[in-house]
Amino acid sequence: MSPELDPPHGPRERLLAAACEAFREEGYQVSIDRIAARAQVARQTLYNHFHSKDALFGEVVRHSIQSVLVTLDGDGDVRATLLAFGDAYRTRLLSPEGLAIFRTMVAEAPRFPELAKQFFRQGPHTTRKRLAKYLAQAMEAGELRKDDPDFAAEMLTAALIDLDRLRGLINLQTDLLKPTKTAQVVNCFLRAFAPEKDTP
Amino acid sequence: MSPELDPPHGPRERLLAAACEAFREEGYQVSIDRIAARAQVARQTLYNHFHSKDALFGEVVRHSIQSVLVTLDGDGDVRATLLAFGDAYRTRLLSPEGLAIFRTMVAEAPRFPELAKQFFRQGPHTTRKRLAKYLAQAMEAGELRKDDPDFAAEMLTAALIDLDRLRGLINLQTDLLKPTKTAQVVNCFLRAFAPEKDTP
DNA sequence: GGACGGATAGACTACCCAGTCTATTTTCGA
DNA sequence: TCGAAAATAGACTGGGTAGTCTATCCGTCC
Repeated sequence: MSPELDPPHGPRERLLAAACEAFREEGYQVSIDRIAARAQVARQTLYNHFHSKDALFGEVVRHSIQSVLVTLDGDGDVRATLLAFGDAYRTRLLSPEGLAIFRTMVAEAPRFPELAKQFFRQGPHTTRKRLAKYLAQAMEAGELRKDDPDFAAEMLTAALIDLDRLRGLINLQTDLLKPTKTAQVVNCFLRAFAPEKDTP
Repeated sequence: MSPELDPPHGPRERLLAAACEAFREEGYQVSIDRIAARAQVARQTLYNHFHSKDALFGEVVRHSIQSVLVTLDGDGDVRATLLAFGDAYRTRLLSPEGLAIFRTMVAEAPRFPELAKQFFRQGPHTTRKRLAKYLAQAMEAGELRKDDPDFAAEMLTAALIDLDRLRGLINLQTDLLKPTKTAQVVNCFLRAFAPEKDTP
């Protein structure tokens, strides 16, 4: 395609970056002209690179998937691993970008059902599957009670963000990352999934 | 105001009902003309009753709050009470109406911040506070471990809907109300908040 | 029967937007 | 330096929307 991809100096890259910010701040409704103006580029130049607004939106969404992917580092013990995961998960999804992409995808899911499915499968679903895989190993090793690892992953991820995400979506307040919250949730989770007592 | 309020035969009531359905199905973007047509009413009649589209939207949202309120019936034991609450909570919030109002409020929160706050305070927040009050009593009675009841309520409500709501918002599929899910979540919750063992 | 209040249809204003087209200018490599 | 490719500004099409205004219509009550 174009010779330069990494530096943000080609018009295509400037357009993608500008569209990313614009959709984040104003949703899909933002006009083509505002995106072009933000990229300091003529409207026609935008259409030279993306054949429609929908195509540009799709590109931006696919680019944004990585920003809500969270990895697991299973080095330490279970509590330490889950604490690290929980902090990363909350930091990513409660960031302004994470909240904005969530809002936009929820709002536009009826209009772009396939794109929405792709986003959530490659983003949140992938993250949850990674967590479930780790939890399955911990269950196998007797560090957690044996249960459905997918269900356990669902419980932990839900507890980590559900209400605070709502707060972020509504209030636009950013004091959501109370550092004690992750530990509180992980403790709660570990109680629910503690290994069976060996003194019955 | 108008002499008749309950029957849906006055134009005002027909307009409110039509706007409710229209906003639910198409979001805030739905045009005034489509709402008027759905109510089988002239556009000017709409403006005789609501002085702007925003005013009509506000009325509809305030009317919709009750549709996401869930009450608690603390008659039986804790498990039975939470099972009943959980089923009601999931039924309400995962219904097409519950999902639609959630989608619309999340999408439009930046444009109507005060309305969004009002909705979530009088809706989900009120429900959670009721649950927290019940949990506090159960903790006091020794039926649950003593902990922060607000945190416990947050955990339970998050676990009950977080992922399934996302599924409903994306897939438009309605097999979200798997009847075993509530019990699975409540069991998990009760393990996490079981009273301390009296054999230390 | 006549008058009046609310409902109606539809024209009308004043915007905004996606996407196309054209003519001109800039850029950049051979 | 020259020529092709890309970028630009701006007009233009076709369409949609919120809200206003006017003239007509209908039912109800006196």
